[in-house]
Amino acid sequence: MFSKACEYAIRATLYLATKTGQGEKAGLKDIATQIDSPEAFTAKILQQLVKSEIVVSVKGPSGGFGIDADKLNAITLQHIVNAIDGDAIYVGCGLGLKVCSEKNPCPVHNQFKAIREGLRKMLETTTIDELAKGLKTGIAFLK
Amino acid sequence: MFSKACEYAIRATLYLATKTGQGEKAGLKDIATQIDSPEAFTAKILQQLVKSEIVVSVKGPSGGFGIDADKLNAITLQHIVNAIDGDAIYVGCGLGLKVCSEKNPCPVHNQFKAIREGLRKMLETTTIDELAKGLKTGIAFLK
DNA sequence: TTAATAGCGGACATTTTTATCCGATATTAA
DNA sequence: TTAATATCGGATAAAAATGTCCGCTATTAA
Repeated sequence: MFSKACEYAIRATLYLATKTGQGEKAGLKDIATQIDSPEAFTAKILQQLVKSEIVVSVKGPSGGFGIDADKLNAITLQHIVNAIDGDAIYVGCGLGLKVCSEKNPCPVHNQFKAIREGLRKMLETTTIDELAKGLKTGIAFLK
Repeated sequence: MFSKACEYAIRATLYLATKTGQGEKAGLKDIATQIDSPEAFTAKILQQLVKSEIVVSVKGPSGGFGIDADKLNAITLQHIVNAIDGDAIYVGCGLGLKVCSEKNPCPVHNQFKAIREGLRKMLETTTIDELAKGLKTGIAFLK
């Protein structure tokens, strides 16, 4: 469904969300260990999330990555997916046609529309704050 | 959503479906031109579809690819997707976790379940026969 | 001020996906 | 039987995604 990079991004953000109630930070090594991802690759992805202003970073000793407390309930899955994979998922034709629209639909256009719309709505309405709660209460797990 | 290979497979099968009412065949060159795909790559994909018994092939002059008339309304999108991409789409965790289930769900498990289920149902219930009708009547287009 | 720490950024390596090439094989028609 | 045609199958190549390495810079604490 998503790229590996995007999966790591969601996992990293969720982990940070559980750490970032009291302004705590998590270092790269810690994050990669906790979400079971390749460290160097995860660093690249975190940099993208920093540029997209989803997470913040602090250099030097006792530095690391974190999420601003006031942003916690504003960040949705859509923000993360869009930052890493762009809008490729719910834009463009399901059959890869360059021209495909309501006026000029591919054979599967209508079949895909409903699925896409459901996906879009889910990504836009699911906040990481909400998902992180499941982690904190031990209902869901990151590895 | 799907791999390029899978997109070509669906397009090729749909094109063949429009040609295969009266046992007509279409050659590789014709198919690649009509669905606007790379010829050699399309050949590989057609071979996979032959092995999966979705299309049939005949060698030699006046040979080509076709679909058995009695199979036309039995082939669903799911058959094609499964033949090319396997079951990766609606199997496995949305966050790429090795262990993720009802008992041990990842944070997005339930959010993804509904989307996946919708996709699965759509792929399983949509026949190429039905889609090909739209092509024949000029409602939908392959390029 | 200095040494240690941790993120930044660019180059490089690996793997997977996408795509091409070409000889071999089977089939048909003359 | 021969020549032309069209798929088959293996090797190879290009592109994209995934992943690594290493020196640089900023920051903190001693």
